[in-house]
Amino acid sequence: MHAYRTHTCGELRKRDVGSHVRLSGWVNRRRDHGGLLFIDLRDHYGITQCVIEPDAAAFAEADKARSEWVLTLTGKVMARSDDTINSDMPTGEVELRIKEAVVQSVAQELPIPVFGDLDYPEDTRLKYRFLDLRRERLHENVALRSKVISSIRRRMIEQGFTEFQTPILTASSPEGARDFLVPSRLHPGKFYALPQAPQQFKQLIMVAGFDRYFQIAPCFRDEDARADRSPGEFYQLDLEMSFVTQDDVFAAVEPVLHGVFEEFAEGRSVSPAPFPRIAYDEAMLKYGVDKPDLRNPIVIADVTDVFARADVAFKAFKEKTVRAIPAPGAAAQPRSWFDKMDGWARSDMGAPGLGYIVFEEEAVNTPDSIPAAIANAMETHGVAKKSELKHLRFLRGKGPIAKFLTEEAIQELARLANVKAGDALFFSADAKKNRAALLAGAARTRLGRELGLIPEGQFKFCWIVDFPMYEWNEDEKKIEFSHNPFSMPQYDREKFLALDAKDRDAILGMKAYQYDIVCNGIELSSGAIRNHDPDVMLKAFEIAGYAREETERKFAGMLNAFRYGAPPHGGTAPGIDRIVMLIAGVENLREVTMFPMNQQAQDLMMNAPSEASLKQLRELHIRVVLPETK
RNA sequence: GGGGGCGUAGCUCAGUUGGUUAGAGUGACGGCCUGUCACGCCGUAGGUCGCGGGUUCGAGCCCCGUCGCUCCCGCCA
Repeated sequence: MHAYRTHTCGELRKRDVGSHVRLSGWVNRRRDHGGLLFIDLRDHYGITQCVIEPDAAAFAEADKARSEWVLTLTGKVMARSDDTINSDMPTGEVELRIKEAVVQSVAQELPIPVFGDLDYPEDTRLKYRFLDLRRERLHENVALRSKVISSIRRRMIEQGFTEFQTPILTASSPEGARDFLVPSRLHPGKFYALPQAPQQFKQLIMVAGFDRYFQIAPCFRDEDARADRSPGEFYQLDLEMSFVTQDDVFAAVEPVLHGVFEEFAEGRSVSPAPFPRIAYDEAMLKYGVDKPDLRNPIVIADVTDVFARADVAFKAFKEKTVRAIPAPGAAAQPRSWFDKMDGWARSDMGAPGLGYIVFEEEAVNTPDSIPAAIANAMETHGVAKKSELKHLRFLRGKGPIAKFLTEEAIQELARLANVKAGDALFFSADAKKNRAALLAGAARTRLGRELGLIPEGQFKFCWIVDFPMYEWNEDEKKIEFSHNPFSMPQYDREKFLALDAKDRDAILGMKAYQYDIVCNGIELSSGAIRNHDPDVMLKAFEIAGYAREETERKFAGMLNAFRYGAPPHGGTAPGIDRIVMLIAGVENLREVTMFPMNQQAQDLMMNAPSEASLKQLRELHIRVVLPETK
């Protein structure tokens, strides 16, 4: 018999009754009945109930066992009587009658229990990650992550992609984030950088003629953490393709993502391919964000023109971009609810406030008693002809802002924002178009949640396309790349090369072949058709304020390669951690990462980062200068 | 760098208007119990109330400072 096991703890069934077996695992639970001792033995595969009576030879040894001790138990598989079958356990029809018990390892009193499903403080969980990982939920999430990755890999290979590894110790790559630096021993004063993404390498792989590359790639960025953003390191499904248009990239990625999500959906619905494509400008208008959650039915409307009308006297919204956010069914909410929304806009969003109109249905006895203004408006906007008005009900707008508006304006708002009786309409106004859009977007998200409008059990994907190539940095008064500097501008080559600083409007209005993929409001990746033309690339950087010599020096490897025959190419890089988070249905990526760091970018279990010895520092030609403390 | 929340037993938490010896559940330890599967019952141990200072006759509770964790903004695909 094998020293440790003949079966796993999840394996035994009724068919095994009568056989002599050996199991090894952890004590999940111990139940001492005096005359009878139950030990639930757990391993990666499952749990098996083991039982022993006090007169058995092995009792003394088995009786010592406590939670999370590691035991090897040998004995006979017995069928449970009908009244003792546990139908909640796959192994619940049988149990092991212990004949031999060996303690392989003991456990101290546990800082966090493995058994049970309670929440524990993050730092304790991280310090004792190995215990937390034994717990069912985390154990399954981490196993799920592995299955998802292997599904992705299989699907990519099936589509003709080849996996290559790229260097970890490399040069700084300007993705926009802060680099992790590694000092060089052989080259005093010089540093490697950990890759923020294998961006330049994958483009070089295309220049090298490999056509379709992918990698489950580690990426390193020294930026502050969020619940959905690891500090330091994360993984991307990095991919790149040659001789492709944007649509070709979409057509390659969609079946992979759709397939993976379908495979693990467990009843949840997944957007069918092709996923909707939404232009960046449209997304900013309708959803107030470049990563819209399409499960949220609320669609924002631009109502700037209504408030600009001569007959509308609401000064606070004049000369501003005004966006209207419908709140379906919110008319029934108490005044305090609206005040809370307003308070949220003021405190959390730094907005002057969040005005609103509540739409109610007003009934009248005869068509004649519909106010003339409303009847006129209905006719003007084609709702109903005055002469044909049979409705005895019409929309009446109420609320703090309504009194500044004419009936025509209110009816126009209702039409533009597509609201009905019982709805409310919130307004976001700002002299800056972008800020009005962002507040509207935040309000849309909040209203969707508050009003319970976001359905569970759906994965709604979309592509956001046509991102602007450049944007204006108001603080530094300069033009900069709005996203990825390696994207190909959507602009005629010759005209692009001829651009001049005075063509600011043309530059800021220019789109790029740059796209994001979004699922349920979470940005999974961004990608682009790359700029493979050295002249266009130098010009693109020049527009963003980089001297040609600087660009030549910083991107020497790539620029040089592009001068020896570069295929048109493009790709993208969906985040693995976020994909698994979505599929696992968790809000924090520590729930799907085996050994995550805390928010301060520390590994509490391994004690990283830690101080280096003087010898190490000397070899690396490094001196530590600590910040001054007050 | 900024803002919100939290910090009481190994763990999860309660703790009234500032008032006697800071409680419960769970875990640990001991005892009882032959069918449990969150077993049950009895008992024991376990506390620098994050830390420092202040107000007060008296502080877990109020005030100031500080540290830690977490969530968010900045930053970052």
